[in-house]
Parts: sequence; structure tokens; C-alpha cells
Amino acid sequence: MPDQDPPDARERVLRAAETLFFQRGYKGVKMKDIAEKVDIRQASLYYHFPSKEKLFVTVTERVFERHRQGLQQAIDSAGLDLRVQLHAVTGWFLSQQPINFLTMVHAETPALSDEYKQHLSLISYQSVFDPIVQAFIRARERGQIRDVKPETLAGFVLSIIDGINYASSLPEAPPKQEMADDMVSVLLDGLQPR
Amino acid sequence: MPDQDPPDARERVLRAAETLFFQRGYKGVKMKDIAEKVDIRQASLYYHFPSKEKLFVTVTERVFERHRQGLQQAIDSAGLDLRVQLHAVTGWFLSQQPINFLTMVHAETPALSDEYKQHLSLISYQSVFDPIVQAFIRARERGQIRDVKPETLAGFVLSIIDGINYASSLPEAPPKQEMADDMVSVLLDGLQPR
DNA sequence: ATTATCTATAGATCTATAGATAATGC
DNA sequence: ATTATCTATAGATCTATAGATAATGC
Repeated sequence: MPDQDPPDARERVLRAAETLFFQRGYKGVKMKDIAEKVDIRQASLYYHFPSKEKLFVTVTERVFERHRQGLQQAIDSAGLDLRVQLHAVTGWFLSQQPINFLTMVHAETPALSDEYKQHLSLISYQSVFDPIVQAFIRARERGQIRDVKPETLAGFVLSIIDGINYASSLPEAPPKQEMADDMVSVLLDGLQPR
Repeated sequence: MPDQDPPDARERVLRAAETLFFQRGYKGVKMKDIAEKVDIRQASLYYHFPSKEKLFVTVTERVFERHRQGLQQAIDSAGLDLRVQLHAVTGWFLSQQPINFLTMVHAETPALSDEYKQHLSLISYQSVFDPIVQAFIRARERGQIRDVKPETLAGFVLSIIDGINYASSLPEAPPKQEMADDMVSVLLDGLQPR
């Protein structure tokens, strides 16, 4: 593994913006906040990106592309057992900066132009939703699970992961790993006493 | 059932604000938007509420109080079977204007003063979280479910309900009722083929 | 020369206040 | 008199642009 080159200014802007947008939402972040995090002046951001909206969309596209690759790889290298695959999925998400997918594409997009709304909705589906849907479809084909709509199940998984990230910001929350493991065992085995 | 009196101006403001704040978030709503929905001028809102923040907090307190009562009643009248209770919980939520609890208290509060953040976090816990936690605790005491942290389980339920509301805004989503029923059966019975 | 930053600020937007005015109820 | 609205606008905030300046690489 070679040492990482120090990120250039554009990259530093993208990283700062990613953290802030996902913490506070589009409207909750001022260009000044991002500039301060990068330690440049607010107006200098416009050398790298023509507008706040374009910066947000670029950030979001990058994040979803990263998640698409990471998720796909996690699932692919987990073999053919759904339980192992689901642990790989939660492992991937817990290794990443927490994102609220629902919040992101649901609560924030109203602030964006219609064109971008649709676009972000589509790539969010393709990147984080679809790989999980496919995993459920295949598990069903292998007879590992009963017949429940795979899109519904993928929605459950993503919702709960969002919820785990939320819960972890509260005092007294169990470790994320524990909640994630509980999710997998509840989804697969249910809550009936053994 | 007596006819409802027509709501007074203050009440109309609260209802318009509730809808808008929960659709677009605190920062996504302008006082002008609320005023237009009530069909008065923007400045007239300040006769009823001293500030946007106070209006938001009042709206949120009312909503959570309504949910606390509705949830408690739904669970209480569902007898002692957890499955029936969970259907009552989903029935209650699906009968109400969709709220994203996670979004609400997580993504929006950063825009509010620290005092209100804590306050809203607390009442959200007491109103929507605690009744469900109690239901899981009792079910466990009755031996109806195995030993998983009840707070974790309540988090799963609320996360998934948020997710169902989100999914329903997408094309091709299954009916909410169907997703909610799937949630209950997956939580209780798991996904193992029967 | 080109690249990357800076200062200064225009223009738009938004909350909240001041003071006037109309409607309602003694 | 009191209640509920209105018009007008001050003041704060935020994005984005203009033009100057410093640093880098031929």
C-alpha cells in the first residue's frame, strides 16, 4: 500500500463539504462553513466549483459511487450465505462516515432543482439500494429465505442502518456493531423465543 | 361526535406549519410559505408566535404529544399479544401525517438553540420511543420474544416506519400497509423459509 | 502565463419590528 | 378597547461576482 499523496485543494473542499452536508443538510451548511474547514476564504471555493448546488451534487455523486463499489465488493466477497452477506453489508456501512440516506435524498432534495432531485434519487437507488435488493433476490432463488418483496427487505436494512447511526448519537446507545448484529439475527431468525 | 368548530387562526397557523416543517425541514420553510398557506401576510404570523423557532418548537411539541397519546392508546387496546400490538403501532403511524422522527430530531435540531435541542430530543424519546420500548419489555416478560435489547428493537421499528414513509414517495412502492405487515412478520418470524 | 487565492461588495433573501388600520364586542 | 390583521422596512445573512494579488512553472 503506497502512502497517500496529500489531497489537493479541490479534494479537501470535497471532503469538508461531504462531512458538513451530511451532518447538517444542504441548507444547514454555508459556503463559509466549508471554507473555514478548508482554511481558505469563502469566495475561493468558487474557483473550484461554480455554485453551492454543483458542489453538493458532486459530493453526493462521489459518496454514492463509493458506496456502490464498497457494497458490491462486500457482498461479492461474502460468498453465497445471506447471513454472511448481511454482516458484510453492515460491516461496510459501519466502516464509513455515517450517511442518512433517507434524510439525504428525501429531506434535502426539495432545496435542489428538479433535475438534480431526480438524478440523485436515481443514483441513490442504484448505488445503495440495488446491490442489497440483488442479494435478497439471489438468496430467495437459493431457497435461503421465504417470499417477501426484496425491495421491501432492502428498505428495512437501509432504514435500520440509518437508525443505528442516529441512535449512536444518543447517550446510552449500545455499540453500533451490536445493534447491527441484532438486526441481522432479527431479520433472519425473528424474535420468537428459541 | 360533535362537528368540529372551524379552527381559529392560531390553529390554522400551527397546522400549516406542521405540514411544511415536516415536508421540508426547519430551514427549508420560510415564514412566508406558512403565511401563504394560511392566506395571511407574513408579518401577521408574529401576532401569534414571537419567532420562527418558537413556532417550530410548539408544532413539534404538539405532534409528539399527539403521538404519545395515540401510540399508548393503540398499544393498550391491543391486548397482550406483541404481534397485535405491533400491528396497532403501525396502524397508528400510518393513520397519521408521515413524520420522519429521525430526520426531525437529528437533521433539523442543529438549526435550533441548544436548549431546544435537548428538550426535543427528550420529548421525542418519551413520546414515540418509550411506549414501544415498554411493549417489548412486557412481551419479553411474558416470554413471547427472546432476549434482545428492547431499545434496539424499538429503534428498528421506528426506523422502518420512517423508511416506509420515505419509500412511499417513490414510484412503484408497495402500499404502506403491505410494507408494515411485512415488517411485523419479519421481526417476529424472521426470513427463514417455512 | 497560469493557477490559486484574496478583498470587497452587489444583490437576493429572510426574520422580525414599527406603526397604521380595520373588525369585533362592550 | 381589544383583537387581528396590514404595509413598509430595518437589519442580518448568504451566495456569487469582480477585480487584484501572490505563487508556480515555463
